[in-house]
Amino acid sequence: MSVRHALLALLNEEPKYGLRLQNEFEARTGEVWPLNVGQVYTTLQRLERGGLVVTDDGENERSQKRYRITSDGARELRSWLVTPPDLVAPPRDELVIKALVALHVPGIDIHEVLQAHRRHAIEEMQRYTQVKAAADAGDLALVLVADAQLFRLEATVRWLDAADVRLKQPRARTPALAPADDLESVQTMEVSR
Amino acid sequence: MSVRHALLALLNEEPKYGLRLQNEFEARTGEVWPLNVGQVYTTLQRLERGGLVVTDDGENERSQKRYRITSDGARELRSWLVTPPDLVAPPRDELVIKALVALHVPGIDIHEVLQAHRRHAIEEMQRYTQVKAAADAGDLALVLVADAQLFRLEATVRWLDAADVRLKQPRARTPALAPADDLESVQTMEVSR
DNA sequence: ACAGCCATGTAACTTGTTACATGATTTT
DNA sequence: AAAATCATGTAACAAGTTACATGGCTGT
Repeated sequence: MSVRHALLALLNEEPKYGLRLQNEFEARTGEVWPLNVGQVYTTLQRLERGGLVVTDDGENERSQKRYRITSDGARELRSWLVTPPDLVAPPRDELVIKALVALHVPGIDIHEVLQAHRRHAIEEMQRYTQVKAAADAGDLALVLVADAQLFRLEATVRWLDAADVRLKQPRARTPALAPADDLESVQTMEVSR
Repeated sequence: MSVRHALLALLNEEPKYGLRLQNEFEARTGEVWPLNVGQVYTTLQRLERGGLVVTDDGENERSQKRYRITSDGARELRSWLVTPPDLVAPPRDELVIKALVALHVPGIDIHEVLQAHRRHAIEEMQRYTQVKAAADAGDLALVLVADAQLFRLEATVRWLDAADVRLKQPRARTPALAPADDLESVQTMEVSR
């Protein structure tokens, strides 16, 4: 639901036409999260169908068609901004599912799978580090995007390492040491600010 | 594409029928990533259409219909297992997009938005810590799933904090201190193992 | 007989996604 | 005039998702 609401947010500033919305979206996240132009138009149609935007008939220059956010749209946008990701249906983590099922696929070595993904994650981290360095000058949005990717990838690598260790230990044994650090990390992180 | 391939992996062990696939999927990730039964059947139809599974006519007990993986399906499964997430089109991070657009929505305080999401992430971490403790005895799969969520949420919180700091600093200034720690984390983490 | 579970299935919908077609304007 | 760019749009599909319908079997 990201594209949908991102367009709503861009239209909340002022009425805009399709291509401009794509330009502005990509100006923020361009290299990292490109957005196909066609999707802008399909999404705008769907937003219009839902009554969250209307087409602005007045002042037609060229073939541009302006879209304007409605009060329903503005309400929806504000609600979306402060709504945390759904608790009951978190998105399935593809990497985790790969690891879980790889355990039972004959001819597949789970550790090789984990290592392959680890190598890839490290490569990606290096790439985003470069993206960040290149944007470091003034592009705040790109820095935030690159940061998010870096933090996420670091977590991925950590999980891969933890999984690797867990899966090397003889099964059916409860490791007495592993759980501690995670519990600790929850406790040591400032809970309120 | 997770559900699709997860079912393929379960069928790779032996031919199974629909409900059993749901049971086995949920046995691994149940509380965390529930799977609607209906989706099992729609997914199986789509897999059959693509020639990755076939229905096993023989030995009909009751109304059960067995699905068997094909050689194409097995090939697809193995390929999926070792394929890292796509480099050119990484999934858009909804939280990041919320933060980026919240910057320009009047009447919205970006720091309040970040804090709201931070509080929520901390709550979720506590929840998954409990899930993990409850499963700690023997359920390896659930422990791995909970771990993944914990690592991911920790990264989220760290990013929220970093973003909060970056957005408090006067704009158009390049902070000379912030980038260092991320670069360091890439370097200090073992690159090959 | 009836409640409840086992088991299958389908219609309908959403979001994301792309390949392709079309025309208008600007540049060379 | 040809090429490039601006701009809009559509048809078609994938994957996820759920609400609902149907029928068989089991235990009371």
